[in-house]
This record gives sequence, structure tokens and C-alpha cells, in this order.
Amino acid sequence: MAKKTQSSLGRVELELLQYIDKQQPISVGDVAEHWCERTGQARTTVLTMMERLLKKGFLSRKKVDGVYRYSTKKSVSAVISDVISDFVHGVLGGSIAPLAAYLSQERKLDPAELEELKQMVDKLAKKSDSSSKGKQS
Amino acid sequence: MAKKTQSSLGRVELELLQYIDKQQPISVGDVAEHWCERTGQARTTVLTMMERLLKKGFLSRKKVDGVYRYSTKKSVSAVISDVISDFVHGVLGGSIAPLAAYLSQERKLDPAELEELKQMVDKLAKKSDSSSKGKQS
DNA sequence: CCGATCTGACGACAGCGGTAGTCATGTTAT
DNA sequence: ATAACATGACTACCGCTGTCGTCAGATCGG
Repeated sequence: MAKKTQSSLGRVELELLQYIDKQQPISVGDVAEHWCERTGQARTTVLTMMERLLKKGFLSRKKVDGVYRYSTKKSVSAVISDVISDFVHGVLGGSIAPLAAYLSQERKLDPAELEELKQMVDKLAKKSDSSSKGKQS
Repeated sequence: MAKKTQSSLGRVELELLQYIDKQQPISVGDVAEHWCERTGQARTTVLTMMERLLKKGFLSRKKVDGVYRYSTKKSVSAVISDVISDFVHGVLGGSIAPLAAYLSQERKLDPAELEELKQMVDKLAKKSDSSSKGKQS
């Protein structure tokens, strides 16, 4: 019970989704051509994943010139948020404390990332402060 | 191709590991008795998982009174850190930005957790500040 | 001593994700 | 039209995780 919400996106699937997001709308052929060159995967592998992504509702497609053009159906950021949420709730039990612990021991944290963190906390502070309905970003 | 480091812990396995951590050293029988009551799983399910956890090196055991007593081999927090690291690097591509985005939209964040976050960032700031071998200008 | 239990080693099976081959079609160039 | 190539629907296979069942051996109560 309380299994994965429903997303169920694998590592590679997510990666592929992000790639497609940046190139959409794109045909399987194009994805295969460039993506596979980097990953060394077979064309059919990409095709299969795209079909699964389509079936799972992360992609939509329309036939153009006899070839399907795929586009992301949801914003990738939203999907990633879902994945993270799934992870935080499913694996970490909903607490962000482990996240803090993890980050705290990561000595090789880029200053840039630290900065990101700071800004994030700042934002969060503001939000929880005026938790009414702030609208930033 | 840069697969999962090697940890490979499933949701339930991690949960179980945490449970064991709090009761260690504990016998399969005891785990089964209490854990299964909550989860509805069969005794053998727990047993199997514990065996796998043992084989994976997350647990150790010693026979006492003819019954094995299991203990965690690594600190659970370390394991969780590993899991998170795996997640961040494998799924999020190593960037914590998505984490920030996620947290930023999580409206129901406990003030306590926010506080935790703040302190974490503070700690991080200090660490990255001094970790530069004394010459951070 | 015998049967009821408890324990634990194995084996089994299903679902999912990653990977890929096959095949039928469709399109295109000759 | 025919061969070559592109496309995509299917199927297959493997490893991992979650779930159990079966069995053999150790133990305990009569």
C-alpha cells in the first residue's frame, strides 16, 4: 500500500523525457539519431521508452508527414517535482531531515549549489512567513 | 554506463532497515511479529528481505540461543545519505536545483523543517567557507 | 518418542525498467 | 514495380524488488 503514487518513471525515462522536452516536438528518428549516439543505445530502445512514456501519459504525439512528433504532455519540472515528491514521501517518509543530513555531509558541494540552497531557504522562509498566498516565481 | 552506484535498496528494504536499526539486535521472529502486523506481510517476506539485506551488506547477524540476531552494519543515516546521493546524482543529474524547486512549491512545510533547513544551510556555508584550506579570502 | 512449532535456506512468481530484436508497413529512389 | 530504408507495434529477456510458499532441521511439550 502507499506504493509509488503513479508516476513510476525510471532514471533513463526521465532523462529521455527531459531531452525530448528540449527538442519537442521531435520524431523518434531524430531522438534516436542524437540521443543514441551519446548513450550507445539502440534505436528500438528509445522507441520503446517513448512508447511507454506515451502510454504513461508523459508524452503526446501527432503524426506529421507520416511520422509521429512527440511532445511532453506535462511540464518536465512538474514531473520532476512529482518524482522528488514520490521519493521524499515514499523513501524518506515525508521528512526532509534526511535531505539536510545528506547535504550537510556532502563536502564537495559547489558554491553555486550552496547559493542555490540559500536562495531556496530564503524563498521558503518568505513563503512560510506569509503563507497566505504569496506568488513568487 | 554509470548505473546505480551499488547500493540498490528498495523502498521497503530501506523501511525495514530503519525498523531493524531501532530494535537491533533483533531476531527475524521479532521483526516479523511486530512489523508484519502493521504491514500485513508474511513472515517469509520479511525473512527474505532480511536475507537480501544481509547479502547486500547492510545487516550483520550472530546466532544467539540458536536464533540469529540481526544488527545494522552501517549507520542508517549513512545508508540514507547514500540513497539520496544515488537519487540526486542518478535521477536529478547531480543538481540540487530541482530539489529547491520542489521544496519551494511544497506549501505544507513544517516551520520546524524550515528551521532545520536554515541551520543546514548555515552549516554548509560555514563548511564550504573553511574547507578551502584556510585561504578563502 | 512424536507431533506441533519455530527458524531459516531456497525457490518461485509477478511487475517494472532497461535494452533490443523482429516484422509488417510505408515511403522513396531507381 | 522492386529493392532499400524508415517507422513503429510487438515481443522477449534480464535483473531487481516485493511477496510468498515449501521444506528441512532444531526445539519444545506431552
